[in-house]
Amino acid sequence: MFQLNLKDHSPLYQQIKEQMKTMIISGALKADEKIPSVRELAQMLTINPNTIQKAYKELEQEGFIYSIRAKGSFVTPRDNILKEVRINELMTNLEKTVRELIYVQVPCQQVVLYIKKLYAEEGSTADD
Amino acid sequence: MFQLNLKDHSPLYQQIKEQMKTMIISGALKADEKIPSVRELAQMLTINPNTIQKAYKELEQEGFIYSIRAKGSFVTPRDNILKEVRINELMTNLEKTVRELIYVQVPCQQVVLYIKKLYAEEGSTADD
DNA sequence: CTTCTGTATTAAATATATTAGTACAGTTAA
DNA sequence: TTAACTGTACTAATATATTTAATACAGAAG
Repeated sequence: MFQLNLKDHSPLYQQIKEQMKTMIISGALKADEKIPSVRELAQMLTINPNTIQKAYKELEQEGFIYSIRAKGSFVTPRDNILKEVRINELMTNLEKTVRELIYVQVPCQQVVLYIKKLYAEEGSTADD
Repeated sequence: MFQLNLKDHSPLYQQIKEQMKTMIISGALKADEKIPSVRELAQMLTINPNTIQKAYKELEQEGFIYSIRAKGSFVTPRDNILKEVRINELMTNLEKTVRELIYVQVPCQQVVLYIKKLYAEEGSTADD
């Protein structure tokens, strides 16, 4: 389910966050689905529960999961996500990447076609 | 020229790297232009020269600047940059951002139009 | 020769990340 | 109720990363 790279210089809790986000976004984890408990996942990865807790805490702050005391942590349904702030962040990120793509002279068409391909692949819910 | 955010949790050398890259990509710094020396910039920002050195070292490894011993550090001309690896990184980054944009249901058209706008703004050298 | 440049190194100090252990409150099921 | 699970919080100790400090060397420029 999860793979940690101990050689990587990025913190473990960041790696956990990223992988959880990827699974949510890809649809591998569905709305309101229960994700492993802090202690469970810690045991699976043989790392400290506090590290998982830190990852979950930030995922919750960013709106990707929600936690219910004594019950568990669950995937936030897509429609419940507070989108506006996140969309702004994503667009800023997008701008930065595209400006550098322009700098290294990747043609506009190539970028646009790539994006359309991504939307075609799994964009069946947002293809307006 | 540079602004550091001491409150930010991102390392100073990262902030310097990011700002230098932004200035290069935006064209504020031109090809073969001399950038401030390690000691100069350290004095300007009232931080340690070693921190600047670390930023410059990575910028050089990533191909954005080149350094000549005893002369200074300079902006790598765009055409001399080893692009392939960097383009791969940028496309991976782009994919990740776009997949999340899809997840939060931003329509394809909006993304594409935004990118075309960016290319139109300053893409006069890569508008094929 | 003097002053500037990049580069390198070592040591100390600070900040961040991780582990370890413990505790509390609430849920679930036996 | 009891037992086992959940999230959450906290402190302390350790490990790693970052930053500062102080030097030093080699080459370029005036």
